[in-house]
Amino acid sequence: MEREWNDNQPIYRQLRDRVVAMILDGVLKEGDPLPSVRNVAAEYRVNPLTVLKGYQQLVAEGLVESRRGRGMFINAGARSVLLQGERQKFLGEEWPRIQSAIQRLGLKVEELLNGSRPSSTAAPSKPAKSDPPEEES
Amino acid sequence: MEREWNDNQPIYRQLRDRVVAMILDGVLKEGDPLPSVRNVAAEYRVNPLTVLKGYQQLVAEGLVESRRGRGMFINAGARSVLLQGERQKFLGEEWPRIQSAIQRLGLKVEELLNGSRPSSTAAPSKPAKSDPPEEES
DNA sequence: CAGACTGTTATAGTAAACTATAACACTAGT
DNA sequence: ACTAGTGTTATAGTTTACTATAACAGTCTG
Repeated sequence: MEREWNDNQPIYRQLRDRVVAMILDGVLKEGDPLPSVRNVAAEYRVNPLTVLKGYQQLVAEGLVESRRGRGMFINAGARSVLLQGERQKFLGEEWPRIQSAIQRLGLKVEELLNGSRPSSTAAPSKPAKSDPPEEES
Repeated sequence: MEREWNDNQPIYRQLRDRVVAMILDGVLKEGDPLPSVRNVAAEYRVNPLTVLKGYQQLVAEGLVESRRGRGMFINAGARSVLLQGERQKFLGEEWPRIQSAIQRLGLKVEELLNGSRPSSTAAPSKPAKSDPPEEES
């Protein structure tokens, strides 16, 4: 299991993202309880407050309900709300940047999407001008 | 021009990434001077120290040489080194996560390839199991 | 009630990122 | 030499993320 925090994102946000992924993947279904704050904290060797903060993101998004003394539970409709929201965020904010990066690196989007491994020896020796960034003296 | 720092990344790293992008795009060629620390700081309304920190990342990577009193200059071979290194980083670290996200969101290859607006009404009602994250009580 | 589990709040400390202000060091043009 | 442009360092303060430790507040089971 992933006990590491590879990214450059704060842990509490990665935690939030993992729960979101679990909901989307159907590992956590609506009505299910989230693993308890203390358990997660112990399991991932992280401060309970950090876990709580991640969870409360989800509460703020309306995906999860917190019942004191009982636990935190996934709301009805969470998955579809998520599916729509995360899609929009991905297509609107992330994908454009990803596409730029791919092009900049001389990689083919189609190859990547089709899962074919690039040989990584074919490098464009000429820059592919497309969207010249700004610069000023 | 982009004067904003949309991301969740530290500014100095975004700064570094922008310069890298400019090198890859051929906007900045080998031997060229980088825009001066003070100018960038003023232009982007950011602290000179932050700019310097971003630039020094590039020095540490061997992409840029700093000459006191003159400026900072892009090293010979910077672009090809970059092309290889950034590719590896992208394919090894970023793309796998991106792929997971795409699959999780049930996005179609065509939607991604065309800049077309997703109709957002076709949502997979059944989770696409693939790589079940861990959970424990 | 007692005990064991939930979420939550309080207090306090560390580290990283960023900021403001200022000075130092070096190069080039006049 | 003077000046204006480079990079660089020093000092110090703010904010955010994370941590440790502890206590408070509910729920449920025995």
